[in-house]
Amino acid sequence: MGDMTISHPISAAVFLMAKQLTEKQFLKNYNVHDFDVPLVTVDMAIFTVKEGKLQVLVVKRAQHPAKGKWALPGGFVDMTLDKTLNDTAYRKLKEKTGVETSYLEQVESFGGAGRDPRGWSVTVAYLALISSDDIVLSKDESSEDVTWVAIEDEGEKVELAFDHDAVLKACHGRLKGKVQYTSLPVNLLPADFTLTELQKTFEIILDKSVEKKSFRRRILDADILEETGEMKTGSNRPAKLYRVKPEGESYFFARSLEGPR
Amino acid sequence: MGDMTISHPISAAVFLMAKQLTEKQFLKNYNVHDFDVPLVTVDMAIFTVKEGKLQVLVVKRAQHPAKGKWALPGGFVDMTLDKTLNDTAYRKLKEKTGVETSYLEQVESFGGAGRDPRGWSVTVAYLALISSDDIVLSKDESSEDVTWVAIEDEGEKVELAFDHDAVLKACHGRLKGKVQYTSLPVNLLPADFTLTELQKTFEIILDKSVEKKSFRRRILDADILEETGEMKTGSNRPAKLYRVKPEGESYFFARSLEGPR
DNA sequence: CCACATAGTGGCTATAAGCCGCTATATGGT
DNA sequence: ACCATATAGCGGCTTATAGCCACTATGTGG
Repeated sequence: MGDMTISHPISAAVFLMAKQLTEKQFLKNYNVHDFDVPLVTVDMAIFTVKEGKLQVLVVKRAQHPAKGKWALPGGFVDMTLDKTLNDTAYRKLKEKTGVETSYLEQVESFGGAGRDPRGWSVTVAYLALISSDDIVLSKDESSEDVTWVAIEDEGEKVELAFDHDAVLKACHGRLKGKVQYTSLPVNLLPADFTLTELQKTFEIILDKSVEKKSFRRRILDADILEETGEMKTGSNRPAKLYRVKPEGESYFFARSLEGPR
Repeated sequence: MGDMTISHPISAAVFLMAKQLTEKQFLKNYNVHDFDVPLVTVDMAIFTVKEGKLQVLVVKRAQHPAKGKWALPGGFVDMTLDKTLNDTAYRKLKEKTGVETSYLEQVESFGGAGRDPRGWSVTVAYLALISSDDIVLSKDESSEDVTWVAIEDEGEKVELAFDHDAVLKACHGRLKGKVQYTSLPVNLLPADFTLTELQKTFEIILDKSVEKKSFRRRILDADILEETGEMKTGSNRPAKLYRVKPEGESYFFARSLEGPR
């Protein structure tokens, strides 16, 4: 290949346009490989709360490029397996964590000439939230190691390959932003939880304390939780256990959490 | 081409992985055309307010596929012209409207096997806001006609090609959502405007009336505008003219507009 | 000089967040 | 059996900001 490749998209377009064709004829002659096209990948920031900290999943790359470096999990769109971009994201999530369902949201796409040494590339970044319970991390042929890394204030310990620092920053920013005015953190907890556990989760993500009464009023008035009927006991007063009502996992509040005066 | 093409990405990856290579050797052997890759385009919903209505720019396609149908302006990433996806978006905006700067925001990417008859494709959707003043719409070789279409409640008059109805819906949804709690509509007005004009713009996008006093308090307290010193006169009491302060074009309010009780 | 139209404000109510201390209810040590 | 401790959960006030709506201000044009 190569000789027949028209590498400039505009020349190719003009070439195809020159003749008067029906759409059927046009498509018959159309070949994606006549153009230089960007690579397309999906990369994910999979967040969980573990040991009192917000953590993100990273994998050590087993292959070139950036072999041996840590990166966000992700990979090429597989046109034979994936019908949509969301399919790719779900597939990657499943491959790394074994988790089937959880909160998944597309965040932003990053594209450019310099972000991957293989050439002009586009990555579609996704954000996933999962409960740290019942997860088995699994390596595969593309990663030689998988681990959780705590997100420290504005940055994390490990350096990430490609432009994944920027991708992670965008995902983390989206998460922090939405936690101000949505119920998203319910997706980071197991199915049943107490209001105090939920409040702690909010506080960990926002990295600031939340007033107890305000928090409980807000959540309860939103009517997005239901009591399980069970209590969580400890060495103190037991707490009611709640679970999320259908649709409750992404309720939008009219006002943001404001924080101390 | 064809014989040497490994069309299944995973087989190709395994093929490349088999040998022990340095990153430099790996990249030397790496050829994008060994893989089936999606097409990548950028499509834009360019909004303006004209004749008291929110309108979006559409172009009539001069080429296959979907020749003769209306579509959102957009096109392929040009790897020779564009360093990033934003460059592509700015280029498209400039081509159609002649506008250099205005509000531009990436909204969402749509990818799938069925959305374009040429094959698996990804489009990165952008939202642009421009003032209807000083714009000259211009056709080019890819569009035989360009026009503004009013967005009616939940949908618009013309049918759009590909999945552009969904793309437009996403952009419109993003706009409506953000107008609840940001100052975005300032980007739809000329440089100088009155508070009443700004309020009307909010009302048109939200498709509901906004209370005058609340609106003025909210905007003025946010301290995102400055008086020009000029007045806009008419056949009634003149109104102060304002312009947006630097950074004021995307201020986030802590509370949403709530609407009538 | 007055009718009109639109600009801009005063002052109240309503909603939801922050504050902070009080009460409730379990465990577990003595 | 009782009490110290710890955390759950609530009462009731303050504060900030949106909605309401009538009132005043200031221009044009007949």
